[in-house]
Amino acid sequence: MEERQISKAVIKRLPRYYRYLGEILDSGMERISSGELSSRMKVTASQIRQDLNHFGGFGQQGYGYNVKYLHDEIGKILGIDQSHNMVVIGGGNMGQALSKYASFEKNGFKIKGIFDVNPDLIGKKIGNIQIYPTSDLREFVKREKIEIAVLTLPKSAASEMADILVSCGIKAIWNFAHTDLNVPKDVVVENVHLFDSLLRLSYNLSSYEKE
Amino acid sequence: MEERQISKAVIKRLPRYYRYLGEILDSGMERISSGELSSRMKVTASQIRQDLNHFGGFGQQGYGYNVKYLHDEIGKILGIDQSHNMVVIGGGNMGQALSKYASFEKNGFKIKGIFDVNPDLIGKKIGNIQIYPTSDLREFVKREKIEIAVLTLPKSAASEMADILVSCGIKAIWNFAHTDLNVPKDVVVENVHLFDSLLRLSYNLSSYEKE
DNA sequence: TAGATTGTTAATCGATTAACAATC
DNA sequence: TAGATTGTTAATCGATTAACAATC
Repeated sequence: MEERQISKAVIKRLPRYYRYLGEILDSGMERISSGELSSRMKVTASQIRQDLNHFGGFGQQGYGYNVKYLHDEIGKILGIDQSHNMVVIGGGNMGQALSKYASFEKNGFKIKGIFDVNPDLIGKKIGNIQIYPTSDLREFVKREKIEIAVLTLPKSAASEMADILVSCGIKAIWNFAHTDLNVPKDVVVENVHLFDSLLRLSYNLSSYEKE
Repeated sequence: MEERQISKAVIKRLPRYYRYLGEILDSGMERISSGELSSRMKVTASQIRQDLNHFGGFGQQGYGYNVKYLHDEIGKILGIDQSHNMVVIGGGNMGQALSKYASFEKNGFKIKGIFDVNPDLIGKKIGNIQIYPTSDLREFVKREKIEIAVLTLPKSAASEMADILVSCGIKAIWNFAHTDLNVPKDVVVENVHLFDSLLRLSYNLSSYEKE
């Protein structure tokens, strides 16, 4: 059923299509052509059609795309039609901030618990999510059917924790730690690397200033 | 002085080089070859040499690269040798979490103030950073020589605020809002788009599961 | 000097764009 | 039917990798 190896570049663009289609849907539009979408998103119409056709023909000649249908289909491709259970590892600032994000839950990404080693944090609640001791992690992952771990530990602790997460049967790590992780290839890692992002901003800022 | 238009793909990799070189430097290594670095970073040696040579010859035939020198030079390219003043727009969870990140400050990215419209937040301090009313923004940006705004508002308020930031003379926006911004082309925007990242993770998770 | 490794040119590969026949 | 717009093939462009002469 799975179409053969879609390139990273295509995958990278899918969430953005999903986001724009969601907005267009909210605005009440029923259909849209690749040309119209291309001018809104500032990509070529050709690229949009190529990208979508990796997953099947969602449009209709002479008509374009039905916005709701296309939005739903891309949602399915992205796996947003199922719900996903998550834990947050690290009850610090970032861990707490992510735990309070309502929009994840709304889209089926459910944070079931927060884990930390700090005794001062254990037992506290962030919103309605409890902070547990890391020692409970293994059993919790199994019991609550956790697929995704959100890793918000400092660099020094992150690699070791990644190994533990893998051994607990975690299927994907959303990595906010400032380091790359080494995991078996059947475990998905999505890196955020905020500081890398800030450095790219800084580069662009500096190179403009030089002109 | 500015070398001509370096591709986005190269820029994207620079912070990662910087990060690895920092770690290698900390480990006490003095020199490294592109081959050794390539095996650590899992990219080709050829790519490393190509990338670096966009900015000049930092190595030496038969020797390799001096770790400290290369680290410093990439730091300069990324603009990390200068300090940058920032404000955080939005005193919510993400705004507060980012304000508490010590590593930004340590690398010359200084958060001078947080801005919010919520009267309950104004006057509070996050760490030692004060929350100010948005009405003070314009004057503050000028007085404190703010270059970078970290935008952590909800989608609905983000675009309007981006316009205000531009009109205040902000040079770069680090955008955490779940929407794309429209700004003049001399204003740098670096998008974080956490939800897009989570959707990519979800895609990879789902596509593995189907196999 | 001989060995190692860069800097750089050339070859390959993949991704984007253009073009157009198919078709609603 | 005529017009619009897709799906898809072909052409172009750019990025990655390979190769090797230059040189430390």
